[in-house]
Formats: sequence, structure tokens, C-alpha cells
Amino acid sequence: MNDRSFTSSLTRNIAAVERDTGLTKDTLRVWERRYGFPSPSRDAFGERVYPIDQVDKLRILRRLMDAGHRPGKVIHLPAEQLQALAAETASLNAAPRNLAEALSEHDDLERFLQQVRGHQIAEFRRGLSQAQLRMGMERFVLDVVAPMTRLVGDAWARGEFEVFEEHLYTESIQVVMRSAIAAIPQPAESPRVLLTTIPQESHGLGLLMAEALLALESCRCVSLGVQTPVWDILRAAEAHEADVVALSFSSVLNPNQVLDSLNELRAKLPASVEIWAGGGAPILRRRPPSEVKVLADLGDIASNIRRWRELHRP
Amino acid sequence: MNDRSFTSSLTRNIAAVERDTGLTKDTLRVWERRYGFPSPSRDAFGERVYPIDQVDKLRILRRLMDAGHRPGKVIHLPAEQLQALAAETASLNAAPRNLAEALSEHDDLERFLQQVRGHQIAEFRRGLSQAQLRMGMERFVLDVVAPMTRLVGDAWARGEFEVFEEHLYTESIQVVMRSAIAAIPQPAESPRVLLTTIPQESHGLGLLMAEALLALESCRCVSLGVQTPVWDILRAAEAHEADVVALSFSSVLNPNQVLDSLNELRAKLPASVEIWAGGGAPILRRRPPSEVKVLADLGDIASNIRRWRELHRP
DNA sequence: GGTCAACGAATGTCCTGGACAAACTCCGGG
DNA sequence: CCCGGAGTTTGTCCAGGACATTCGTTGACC
Repeated sequence: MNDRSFTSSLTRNIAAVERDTGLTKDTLRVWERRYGFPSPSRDAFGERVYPIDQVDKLRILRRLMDAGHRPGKVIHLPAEQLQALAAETASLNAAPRNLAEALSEHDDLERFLQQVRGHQIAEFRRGLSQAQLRMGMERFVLDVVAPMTRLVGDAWARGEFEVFEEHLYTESIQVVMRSAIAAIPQPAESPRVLLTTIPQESHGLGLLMAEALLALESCRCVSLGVQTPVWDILRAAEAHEADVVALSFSSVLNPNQVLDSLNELRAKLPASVEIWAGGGAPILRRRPPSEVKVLADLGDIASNIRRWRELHRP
Repeated sequence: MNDRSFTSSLTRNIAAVERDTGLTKDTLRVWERRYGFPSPSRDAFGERVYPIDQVDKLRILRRLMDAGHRPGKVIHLPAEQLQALAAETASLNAAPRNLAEALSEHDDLERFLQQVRGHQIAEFRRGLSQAQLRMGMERFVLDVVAPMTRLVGDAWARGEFEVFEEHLYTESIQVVMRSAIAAIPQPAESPRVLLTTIPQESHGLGLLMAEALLALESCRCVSLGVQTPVWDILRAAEAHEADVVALSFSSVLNPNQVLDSLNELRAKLPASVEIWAGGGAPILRRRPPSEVKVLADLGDIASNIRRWRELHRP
């Protein structure tokens, strides 16, 4: 069954590549047919076997697709040139502040990243907790967790992080953030916000950051965690009489899946329920769906809460 | 406008069905070819259009697949019979202690489950926290969280819980447990334990419970969260000089995937590193892999820690 | 000079139908 | 009772074709 998704450290089968890159099997095959890349060898059963370096290149290509490049134009460039292109695009993308700024602004960040790379988890978590206490929750989320998560995501896409290092990072942030959120008193005012992600989205840090900021605004918020089917999002919104359904979309998601989900939700939720979409998915900026509130960054949460309350003032 | 993104309230395209049911496009097509179900009509472009009631039936079928049924046997049964089957299968599954026993033992449990079903999340979390404080962490985990999680799993398999209700349960337990774990002081003694699950296993509550009990024994433990590729588990174990790698396997996993992963890990980890396997997966009891420590239940953690320390006494 | 429509190229997703290993079932022999 | 082998079931992969949508460019018109 899924046993084929097990792979050695040096090669990947097509299912593993789909998981690792976010490119569908169909796309992988059609790229091979049309562009000659990737060019997997075959195993004893005639099935594609992708060398790990091609998978790395595919990951970068995926990022470039998300940034608006087209495959025919960039697929034959050598890996280094793609790296450069990705880095350049990444810094352009990094809307308000880029890497250098972020690092200089808080030299904590550099130290933190070094600790993750060095697997000094205890030190990392202690430092995070201290930063959170020192800066306060809002600045901690906006100036430390959010940019650092983007940096880790970028570095991971460039192949500079191992999977398990990214897991460690995620787990550590989660530990620190959850205990900080638990410390926020919950007076439970309107709006009621339902937080989750669609089934293809397994990254939950965006939700956690949003939850923290919403809690600071005294919103009554309910998180379903990640990967909730659209149908269940509808049921949950109904059950909890949600005023807002907030969704997080990371950059690895398939753009069509993002739009499909949002359109379906919009069609089936009562008009009185707002949909807020945030996260790194480029499609949200390039082709923002109508009738859905796209939050450019986490800072937009506070202003949108104010807007909502203004609108629904008794 | 993207035609593919449009789905009326009564029909779905194949991508939407894949999202909603978790069945891949390949599987949907091959079921249609072999069993005649689903039997979607076609749109003007010859593409499949699934009626909503077929999607509903597919969702139940998916649940039965997870519970171990095979498509050829059940796919032609009417929807009501499928429901009944799902219910009956789940009650057979109910392992050592059944619902009645568990409930009579702690009548908190019944109240808690009612709160989840009634979506009274705030009350549920408050009750959990109080129970944790009253009973102490160990009894809370062993007598409340573990049996309740089993009950929820069974109920879900019977179709008595919505997906989103199970998500709410998981999220709530996580909130309470994580804040309780954070409150345990960490003197960081041996053994160093690495906790995670294999890529096919997305349930993380078992890890969390284990982490709590390990923390109570003053173990230095590092959790990678769920779904870590085997290769990365090896890298992480090396990076953290783990003495024990602890894995959690829920009952929905394919038995062979469980065994393959454990064998692979055992083959590639140094002999000095112990592997502990726990969770509801029946295969662990039926055919326990050699050279791997199978923990029958969470209570075994404390005794195994003692055993390990005895063995490695300086 | 700027806007818009039209047209061709690029691109991703869906289609059919075939193949096969892995997983499961069943049965017979130790 | 259990274990191993033969037969069946089932999910995933493959090839290659089709086509709607999107992108880029060109040219006409205001």
C-alpha cells in the first residue's frame, strides 16, 4: 500500500516526491515528458526513481512557480542559478522586511536559528520563553516567531534544514507559544473566530500565531488544528456560531486547492460569516478570491478585529 | 473564472471528492471501473461529476476502509447498512475495557464526552484542567486521557463523532496537556528519549501522553511531533544522542508499515539505543517485533524507565 | 501613449485502459 | 493450532492523448 512511500536516503519514488515538493504526480510526469526534467531512472518494476538532488531542485522550482515564474523558462537553469533566483525572489516577496533587516532588528533571530541548526533545543526554548516575556506576546509573535518561521521555511526549501530540524523547530515554537497563550485570560468577547486549515495543509504554526493575536484581542476563538475537510469546517462554523472563519495557507499548497476551498466555503457559509485567509501562499496576493478577506500579514489581524467590531457595534 | 473551482451545492468534481473523502483520484476511478460505484455523470467536457449523496456514501466507505473493511465486500451495500456496519465494527474493536466499564470507573468521562458532543469546549477544557490538578498528572493521563481517547476513537469509527468534533477533542487535550507538561520541572536525567511517529501516523495524543509520563520520571525527552520519515528519525536520534527512541502507533495503521518501520529503525540504529513501541496498533501484540520493546500500555513507561536505569547504573 | 481584443503558446489537470506488486484470504499440511 | 503457499483483491503507477485556462504578444483603436 503506502509502503512505496518509504524510500532510501538517496532516492525518492514519485509519491514521496509529490509529498516533498507539493508537485502532483501528473505534473511531475508531464514536466518530464515536455521538458526532460526531472529525469528519474527506473527501478526493476519500471517505476520512476528520483535522485535526491533532483528533488532538491524540484523544491526550488516549486518555490519559483509560487513566486510567479513559469516552468518552461527556468526549468533548465542550473541549480545554483535557481538558488540565486529563489533567494532574490524571496527577499522581494518578504513584504515589509527582508532577511537582513529582520536579522539586524533582532539579533536574537540569528542566535535562535543557530541553536536550531545546532540542535540545542533546551537553550532554544529557554531563549524563546525569555524573549516572549521580555517583549510581550504581540511583539514576540510579530517580530520573532513570524519572521523566524519564514526564514526556516525558506531555508528548508533551499535544502538547508533537515526534515527533523524543521520538526524540532515547529515543536519548540508550539511548546512556547501554547504555554504563553494559556496564560492569556479569556474574557470571551465577539467575534467568535474558528481557526483551521484545509486537508492539504499540515503546517499549524500560522494558526497558533493567529490564535495568540486573537486571544490578545479578547476574541473567543476555537481552533480545530490542521487539516479539516471543508465539509467539517462548515459544520464546525455552524455548531459554534462562528462570526469569522480564519484559514492559514502556507506557500507549498497547490494554488487551485486554495481557491477551490475558499470558493466552496464562501458559497456555503452564510453571508454574515466572514472568511479570513492568511499565510504565505502567493496565490492569495496574486489572485485574491472575491468575498474573502485576505490578510497580508499577521499585523492585519488586530485592525480587522477593530473593523469587525465597528461594523457590528450594537 | 475557473470552471474547475465551481462546484454547485449538489455535485462535486473529482478533485473536490478527493479533498472531501481522502480517496485519491486513482482510487475513485478504479472503483468506478471495477465495482460500478461511484457512478458519476459527466459534464460538457467529459469530466466526472459526482452527486453529493455518492460523496456522502464514499465518506462512510472511507471510514470502513480505515476500520479494516475491504471495498469489494461493502461497496454495494446501501448507505444505512454501511452506517450500521461502521457502528458494529467499532464496538468489536473496543479493546480490553468497554464503554460501560470505563464510564463507571470515572463518571467524569461521561460528562466530558457529553461536553465534546455538545461543543461546550470552554467547559470541557476547564473540567480537564481541574481534573488534572485534582488527580495529579499521572492518574490524569492514565485514568482520564488515555481511556477517553480510546472512547473517542471508537465513537469516531462508529460514525458518532464528526471529524471536526474529533479535531476539537484533540486540540483541547493538547492545550491542557501541554500546559501541564510545561509546569513539570525538568532536571534532565538519563535516559534521553526521542519521541515521534512514522509518516503514516498523524495521531499525536499518544506522544503527548508518553511525554507527560516521561517528564514525570525526570527524563530528558525530545518530541519531533508526528510524521517523521524514518531516515530523519535516525538523524535526530544521532544528533541528540538518544538512548531511547519511542514511537506511537494507532490502531488505524497498516500492520506491515508498523513492522517495516520498526525493523528498519532497529537495523540502522546502534544496538545501544532502545526502541520502545506503544499505542493501539493490534500488530504490536499479535506479532511483536524482536529487539523492540513493546509497551502494552502507558503504565509500562515508568517501569521501563526503572529497568533502563537499573541496566545503565554507573 | 495607453487600453483592449484576439490569437497562439504554455501549462496543469483530467481522461482511458493496461499492468503489477503488495496485501489479504483461504486452504492444506505439519 | 499455526504456518506457508496459491489465488484474489486492491491501490498505485504508467503511457500518451485531450483540452480548458492562463500567459504573453501583437496589432488596432481611442
